[in-house]
Amino acid sequence: MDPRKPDPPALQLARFVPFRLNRLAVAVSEHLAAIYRERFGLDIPEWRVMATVGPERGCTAQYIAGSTRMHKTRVSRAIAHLEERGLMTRVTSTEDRREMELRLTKAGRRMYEELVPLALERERALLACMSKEPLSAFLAGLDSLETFLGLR
Amino acid sequence: MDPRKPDPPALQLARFVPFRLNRLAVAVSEHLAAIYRERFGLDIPEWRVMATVGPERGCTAQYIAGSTRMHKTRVSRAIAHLEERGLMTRVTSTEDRREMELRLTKAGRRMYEELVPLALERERALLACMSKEPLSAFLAGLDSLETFLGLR
DNA sequence: CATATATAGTTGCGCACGCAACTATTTAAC
DNA sequence: GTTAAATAGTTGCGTGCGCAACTATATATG
Repeated sequence: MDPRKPDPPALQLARFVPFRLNRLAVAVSEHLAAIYRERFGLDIPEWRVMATVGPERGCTAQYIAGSTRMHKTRVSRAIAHLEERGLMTRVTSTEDRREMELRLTKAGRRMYEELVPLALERERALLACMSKEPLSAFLAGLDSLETFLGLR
Repeated sequence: MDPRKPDPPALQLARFVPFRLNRLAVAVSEHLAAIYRERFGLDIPEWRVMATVGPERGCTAQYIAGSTRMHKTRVSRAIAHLEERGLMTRVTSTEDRREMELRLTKAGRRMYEELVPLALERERALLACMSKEPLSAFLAGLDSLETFLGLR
């Protein structure tokens, strides 16, 4: 026993669910971000933008901000980087000239097609630490919390 | 149907567990941080330091960094703020003069005693969106993931 | 049609963060 | 005992973030 280890306090951070969720999310993000960053030179906002726009249809920055819950400035900057790198195009909408229609370029789609299977495989590997039924139960809990917090 | 809503891509971010965990953690943190910030003027690193040191024994910055998984510079700055505000003392250890023994001051303990019940109540309110058994199952999944990622 | 209000997106600014480098101290090697 | 390596903690610096303010466009009101 480390003599400097404090007595169990009234609140143990390691048992406190908000803290645990945050720590878990950081660990999982870092695990994934390694792919985005090292192999594709993307950061998390950029990856989210690409994943949201997807391979097919155009969408707006507003839509991305809403569905990822990122701040609109973060979305704006991520889009700017992706456009500079030639991965995405930004075209003023003819219907509403305040909006920009976003699409992946050919290069962007190539990256997307390569990236998505890797991301899904990492998710699969992570969740493989649970067998089928506990996993379903865990995901159900996730659903409940998201609904409770109005995240969907 | 919003005509600008993109087709379901190969990967739907809203179903991607790493993204969901991150979004959930942010939402829960913001929910809690409102107490820390508005009522006590603490940010999250400061709160974690206070919660880890706890009301009784001294501990070191190193210990806090290890158990909260915060970067040591983040811990260092949080401690500096808490000391400036008179909530915590920092005394060079006699055994190892590189280390600092950290303790809450009387004012720090008062704040801690007031803050902890509020934090636990918020946790309870959050988890009350599930009944007993689903909650156990969810927490078991959390355990599995933490173990898998070496978080404990 | 004119004015007010709302919305899409960008930008300036201050701030918190992590990295790398640093100081001070302790421990290990010979 | 001296030198080298390791550890505790702090600080300078570059970066990414959110807020608030801004531009530009669209919509609602009279």
